[in-house]
Amino acid sequence: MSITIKDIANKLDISVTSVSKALNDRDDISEKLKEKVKRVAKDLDYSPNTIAQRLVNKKSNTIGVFVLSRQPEKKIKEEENFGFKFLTGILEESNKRGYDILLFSTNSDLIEDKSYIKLCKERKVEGVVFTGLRLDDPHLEEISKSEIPIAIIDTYIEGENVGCITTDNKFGVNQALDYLWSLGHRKIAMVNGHKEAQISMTRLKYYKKYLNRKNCYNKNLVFEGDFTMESGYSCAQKIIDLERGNRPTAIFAASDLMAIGIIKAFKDKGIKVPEDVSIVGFDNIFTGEYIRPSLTTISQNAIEMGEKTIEWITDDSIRSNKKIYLEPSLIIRESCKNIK
Amino acid sequence: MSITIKDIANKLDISVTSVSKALNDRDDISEKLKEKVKRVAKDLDYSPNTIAQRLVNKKSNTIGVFVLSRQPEKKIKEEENFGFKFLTGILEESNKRGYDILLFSTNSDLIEDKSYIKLCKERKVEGVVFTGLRLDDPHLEEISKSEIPIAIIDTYIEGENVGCITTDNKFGVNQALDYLWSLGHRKIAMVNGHKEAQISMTRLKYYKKYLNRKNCYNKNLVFEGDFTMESGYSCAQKIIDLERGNRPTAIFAASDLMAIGIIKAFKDKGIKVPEDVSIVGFDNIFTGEYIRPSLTTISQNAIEMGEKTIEWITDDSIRSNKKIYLEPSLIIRESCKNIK
DNA sequence: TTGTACGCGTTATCAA
DNA sequence: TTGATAACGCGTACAA
Repeated sequence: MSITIKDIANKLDISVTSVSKALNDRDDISEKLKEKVKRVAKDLDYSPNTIAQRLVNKKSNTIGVFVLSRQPEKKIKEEENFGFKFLTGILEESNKRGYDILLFSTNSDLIEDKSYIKLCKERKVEGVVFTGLRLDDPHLEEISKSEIPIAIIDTYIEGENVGCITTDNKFGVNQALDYLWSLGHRKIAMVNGHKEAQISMTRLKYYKKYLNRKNCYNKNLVFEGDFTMESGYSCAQKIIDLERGNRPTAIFAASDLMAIGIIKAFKDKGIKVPEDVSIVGFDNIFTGEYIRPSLTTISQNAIEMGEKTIEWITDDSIRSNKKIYLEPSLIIRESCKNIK
Repeated sequence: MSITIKDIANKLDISVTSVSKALNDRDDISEKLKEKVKRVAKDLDYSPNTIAQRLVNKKSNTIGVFVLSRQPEKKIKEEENFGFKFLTGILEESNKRGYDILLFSTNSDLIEDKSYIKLCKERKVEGVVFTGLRLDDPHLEEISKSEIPIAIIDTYIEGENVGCITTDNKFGVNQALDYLWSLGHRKIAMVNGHKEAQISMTRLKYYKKYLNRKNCYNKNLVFEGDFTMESGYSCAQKIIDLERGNRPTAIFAASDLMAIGIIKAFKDKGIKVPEDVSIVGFDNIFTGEYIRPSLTTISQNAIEMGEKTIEWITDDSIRSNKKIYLEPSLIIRESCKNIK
C-alpha cells in the first residue's frame, strides 16, 4: 500500500489537516511543524495521491488529445499519421503549464461506442485537442456545444468554446501559386485532399480565387485525392491521361505525400520532374528533402501549432480569438522549373 | 456542475446505492429499477466521474508512457523522434484493454526535478512504458526497483518488474552482415549509435562476433555516431579520410538516419553508392524508400513493439518473460552492390 | 430487493 | 497555530 498523509500524521501524532497544510506550504502553520512533516514525508517516500487531490479540488489538470487519422478507413502506416507531429509541441507546452496529457486515438473499434465528449466528460478533462478531425465526423454537433475548451487543428467549427489552430492557408496557397506563376506557369493543376478535411476546401477556395484573378482557372485541372501517396499516384495517372494540350505544366499538391506519389507516377511513365512538369507540395515532411528531385513545398510548423493548442486551451485571455493562424513558409527545392 | 448519481437518486427518490448498483448492472437489484435508473441517467446525460471511481476502486486504469529522445541534448526535430512510432501500437492495444494513456516527454525542464517514478506514483499509474531510455539516465536505479510493471523498448534493465521489448538485434545484425558477405564484401565498417543506447552495444557485439568468426574484424572500422543524420555525415567523412587501402567496401549503420547522412557525405565527395561503397541501414524509416539510392535496411515493426509493451504490462501471464524479441526483416533495395 | 453507513485520500471550513 | 469535521463522487459490507 502507498503511504498517505494519514501515515505521516500517525507517525508524528498530529492531525492529517496539519500534514496537508504543511505539505502545501500554507502559512497558517508553524515553520517547525512544516519541516518535521516534510522530513517524515521524505523518509517515508510519500507522494501525494493526485486522484484524491483531483476529486476534492474538482480539477483534473488534464488535457485530452485525440489523434485521429486523416483517412480512418485505411490501415494506417505510422509514418503517415501526420497527427503525431503536433505532439512534441503539445507535450512541451502542457508540461510547462502543469497539465497531464491523456492521449486517445480512434483506430480501435472499442472507443467508438463512446463519443469523444463522453470520454472527456468522464475523465473531467479541462480541455481537448483534436487533430485529423473530419467534416463527416458523427460528433461534430457535440463538439460545437462543448462546455470545455476544444482546440482543433486545421478545422474550424462554430461553437462558444471551440477554437481552430491552423496554417494560414490563404497565405500558403498564394505563396505556392505566386512562385509557380513567377516561373511562368499558367496551367497549374491542383491535387487536393479529400472533401472531408476542411483544409481541402480552404485550399481549393484560394487556389480558385488566385487563378480566377489571373483568368487561368480551369475546373478540369482540379483532382481529388485523400492526402495519401497512393491517391497522389492515381491522380497523376489521370493527369497523364489528359490530352497533350490540356496537360498542366505545374501541379500544386495539398500534401507532400501526394506530391511524392505524383512524382512516382510520372517517373514510372518516363515523365520528368521538373523538366516536364513542376510540383509544389504542402507540409514539409522530412522525406521531401531526400527524394529526387527534392520537393519544393509549403512548410507548416507543427511544433508551434501543437504549442498553440495548449496555450489557447489554458489561457482564457486569448480564448476569445477563435482562429489562430500560423504563417507557413515556402521551401524552394528542386521540383519546379522556370519555363519562361 | 456535472450530474452525479446523487442527482439521479434524488430525482427517483431512491438511494445512491441503488443507483450505483443499477448502473453497474449488479444482480442484487430489480430489473425494473435498473431500467428506470438507466433511463433517467440517459435523460440527464449522466456520465460517471472516473476520478471518484478510481479513488474508491484504487485502480487508475492508466498506463504512463515516456517518449524520451535518443539525443536529449540537441533540439529535436520531430521527424527524428523515433519514439512516436510506437504510439500507434501502444494506443491501439491500450484502448483494446481499457487503459488510458498518460503521455510524458522530457524535453521540458520542469519535469526534470521529479523523477519518472515519482510522476507515476503520484498518478497511481499501473504500468509504464519507456522509449528512448539512455544508459546514463539518472533514474535507472529507481526504475529497476519499481513495484509496478515497466516495459522498456530497446533497453534491458535488471529488475523484478521490468521487461524489455526489443528487436532481435542478433538476428538483425546477422541478416545485414550475411547479406553484405554474400555480395562479396569483406571490409565492412560499422557506424554505430552512441554508447548510452543499449542497442548500440548489442549491435556492436554481434557485429564483432560475426566478423571475428570470419576473421575479418578490424576495430578501426567501427565509428561512433549518435543515430542522427549529422553524426552519420561526420562518420562518413572519417571513412573518406581513411587511406585508400583501408577503406571499407560496405558500411553497416545502426540507424537509417545515419545511413542517409552517410550517403549524403559520399555524394558530396563524388563517391558513388552503391558503386563505390554499399550501405545497409537499420529501422526502415519511411524516407529510406525515397532517397536515391533507396536504402537497404533492417526493418523493425514499431507498431507491434508498441502493442507488446501494453500486452506485457497488462497480462501477468507473460510478465515472467523479461525479454520479448521481435524478429526484424531485411529489406533489400538499391544501396548495396555485388562486388564478387 | 433496497438502503444505511463507511471509506477511498485529500483539502477546506471553522472552532478550539 | 492546530485539529475535528465535512465534503468531493462513488462503491461495498452489512443491515433492514
